Amino acid sequence: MRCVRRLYSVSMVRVRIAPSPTGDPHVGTAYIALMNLIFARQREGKFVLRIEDTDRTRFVETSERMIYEALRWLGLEWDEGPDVGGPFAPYRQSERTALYRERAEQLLAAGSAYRCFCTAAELEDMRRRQMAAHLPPRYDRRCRALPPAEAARRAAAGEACVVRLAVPLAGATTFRDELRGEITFEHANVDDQVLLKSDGYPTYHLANVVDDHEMQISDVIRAEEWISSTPKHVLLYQAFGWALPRFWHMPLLRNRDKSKISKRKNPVSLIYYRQAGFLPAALVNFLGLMGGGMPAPSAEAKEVERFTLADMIAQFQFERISLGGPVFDLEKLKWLNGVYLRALSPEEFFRAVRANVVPDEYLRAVCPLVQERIETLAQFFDWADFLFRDEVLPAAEVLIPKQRDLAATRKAMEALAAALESADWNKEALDSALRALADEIGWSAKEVFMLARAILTGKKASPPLLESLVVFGRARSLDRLRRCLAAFR
RNA sequence: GGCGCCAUCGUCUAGCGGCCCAGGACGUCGCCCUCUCAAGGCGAAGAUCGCGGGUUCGAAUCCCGCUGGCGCUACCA
Repeated sequence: MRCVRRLYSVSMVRVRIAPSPTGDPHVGTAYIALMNLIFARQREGKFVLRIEDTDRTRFVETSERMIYEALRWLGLEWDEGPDVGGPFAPYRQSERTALYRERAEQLLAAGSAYRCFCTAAELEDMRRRQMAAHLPPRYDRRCRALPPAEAARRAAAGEACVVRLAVPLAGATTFRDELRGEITFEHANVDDQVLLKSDGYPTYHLANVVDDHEMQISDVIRAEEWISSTPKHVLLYQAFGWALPRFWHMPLLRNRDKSKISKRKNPVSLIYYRQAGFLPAALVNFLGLMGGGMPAPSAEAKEVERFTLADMIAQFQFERISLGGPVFDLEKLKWLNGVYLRALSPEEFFRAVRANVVPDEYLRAVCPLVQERIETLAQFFDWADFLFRDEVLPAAEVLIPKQRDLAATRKAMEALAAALESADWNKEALDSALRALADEIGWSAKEVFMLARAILTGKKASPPLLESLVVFGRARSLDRLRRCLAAFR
């Protein structure tokens, strides 16, 4: 280990993307990955992929592999990571827990952290009381007064506890954000964050700092939402006596209403973009447009908005980034994608269509849903059309059940969205999710199934709903629901 | 509520003290091309540069205040 590290000079640029495997790969992850990749390539540095799987309650088994596939699909390749290895392996945080525990002990010994035995219920109660008194909800530090020896004894005796950061009671922490300049937080406004959870896993704050240091990350390029927790990270670096990386907080991608981009208001799954037929080069190009960064247009515009990853590596300037949160405008993405589609040769276009809209596996999954319903093969799309369309909209009389009105239907659709988001994507799970939903909103199962059918297929008669949903996929099904919601406002 | 960040057409942005009564792109509208629809070409509407104070001969550009938006405020990242 020691020898390996010496190979890297202190000045070498090393950046990382640190996604958490909690669901579909996110478009925001792609955006930050792109920025990190460009930064590394411009400086002959290394781009690291680290999996932050420290939240076992939100862990999704298939997520890690989907992250790899989605980023590779976009052409955003990393130099080091769990799947490709590297000199600082392991790159999966769940495999580094001993390291975090050791570091937490070190902080405890130095008095920079302390054990806290408060239960979830106590914390909940504390928060409620603070809110009621119009005070900022913060940990009141009651366990900070515990003698360390006693705390250690209770922990050793098996009492559940967490380790919290002992934020200085007075003073302030100032750090430099490379895009914004100096930012200061009074310590009075910084909470004694949990660093090590009672299940032994670290929180983001500890793991992130320890790993960034261990992996010799020189520049932390991450989303703006992290600015307010940066003082905690700086305090940790100082407690360990480590040098600080440079921080670059990128603007947050936004929904139409300017809020942080979210799945309820926008497709955010990279799976969706792939399945809906966006070309990776177009999506990467579009993400490159977010926040500026490319040189100013010259006389002839048009081509200045169209560029490749290589162009970005050659010309992107981080100093040019505009800090206002860019709205992720699907309309413009579609236009750009159209530009890329038209630029394809006939052969490339043919291949893209075959690979994306009628791949064998998809067709094979669709066929059984149709086979017993048709008399000639030409009727295939009479039944399967909805599985190949980008948009399908039911008429109002198809969508809204006989005994219900639009308002109730909209409510049901919202609930359906939530149910589809959290259900496992297989026939049995979807069946019980829909039936549970019916109970919850006081609709008959039949009404709920017909509602879902109308949204998915646009019709009252279709192949079986559950199988159709499974084949069509979560990302696109949710998109269809979202569009229906938007159309029946 | 507290703390922090941000602020140019509906949207993405150009602009970094005079060249700007603000340029380009998406979207919208109109015209042309055309068997249709796209694509393409041409054109139009669209921003008192959030508001108010300064600084300066001169401010979208610098400073301050206000307002607004957003983020964070978890044993989530």
